[in-house]
Amino acid sequence: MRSVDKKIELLKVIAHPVRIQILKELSKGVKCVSDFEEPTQASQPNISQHLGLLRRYGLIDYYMDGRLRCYFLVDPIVLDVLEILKKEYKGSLPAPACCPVTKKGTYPGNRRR
Amino acid sequence: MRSVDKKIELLKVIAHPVRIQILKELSKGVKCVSDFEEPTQASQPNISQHLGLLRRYGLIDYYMDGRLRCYFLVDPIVLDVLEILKKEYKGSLPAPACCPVTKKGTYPGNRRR
DNA sequence: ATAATATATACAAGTATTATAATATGTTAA
DNA sequence: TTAACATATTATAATACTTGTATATATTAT
Repeated sequence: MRSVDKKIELLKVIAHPVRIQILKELSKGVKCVSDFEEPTQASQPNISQHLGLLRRYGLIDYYMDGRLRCYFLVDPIVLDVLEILKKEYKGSLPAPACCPVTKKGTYPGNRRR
Repeated sequence: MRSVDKKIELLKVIAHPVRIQILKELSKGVKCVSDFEEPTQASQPNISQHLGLLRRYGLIDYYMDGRLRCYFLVDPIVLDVLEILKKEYKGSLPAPACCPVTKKGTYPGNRRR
């Protein structure tokens, strides 16, 4: 099974505005490079670089179709990350109960902020 | 509602080995700074810097308890990201059907790789 | 007060990321 | 074969990130 470290690396690769946009497009289906120019508003070489990075990390792949490179999603982790971006989070996690136990022991001090 | 761009930013902040480890610990409950030294294997100033970053982005917060800073999770997005790291992904997404439609049109060319 | 503890801050140095510009490669069409 | 097209590669400069070292601040204990 894939190590946690590897997945953290993938998260970092995914977490970039242009690359997210690319991945979003790919979640709709196969696309070629020039298809990303409009949605990302990035230059062709820049898109090509991002695609290369995503491919080096195994997140996407392509096949040749005439003179087009047809890119598609490979790694299922991408869809889960995109889900998080769609999800609406309301509010915060419940505040912790006072005076928790840490390794240093339990401390009775007052809550100052 | 929180913008997608903001969430991408948060993802990027989260996607760091030391910070993930910190967030993992916090998902178990409240911890003070020195509690992170062992699991992260990072120096105190380094941990403090990462905690500061996580806090600036609103992912965590703390309250004072005597001379300890008790940190806790605030943003629910953190738990969803940690879920992804736990999840076991087997295999790849289904390969795309041949000859998809891109903006450039449908191309009949052979699959070369 | 003073010392010890817990944590933060400032700064410097190294490294990594990003976008841009210029150019190259391979494919199809004329 | 030449032109046009689709895309990649390389170099580079600007910026951002990361960490270590040194030091500062605040709190508690003596």
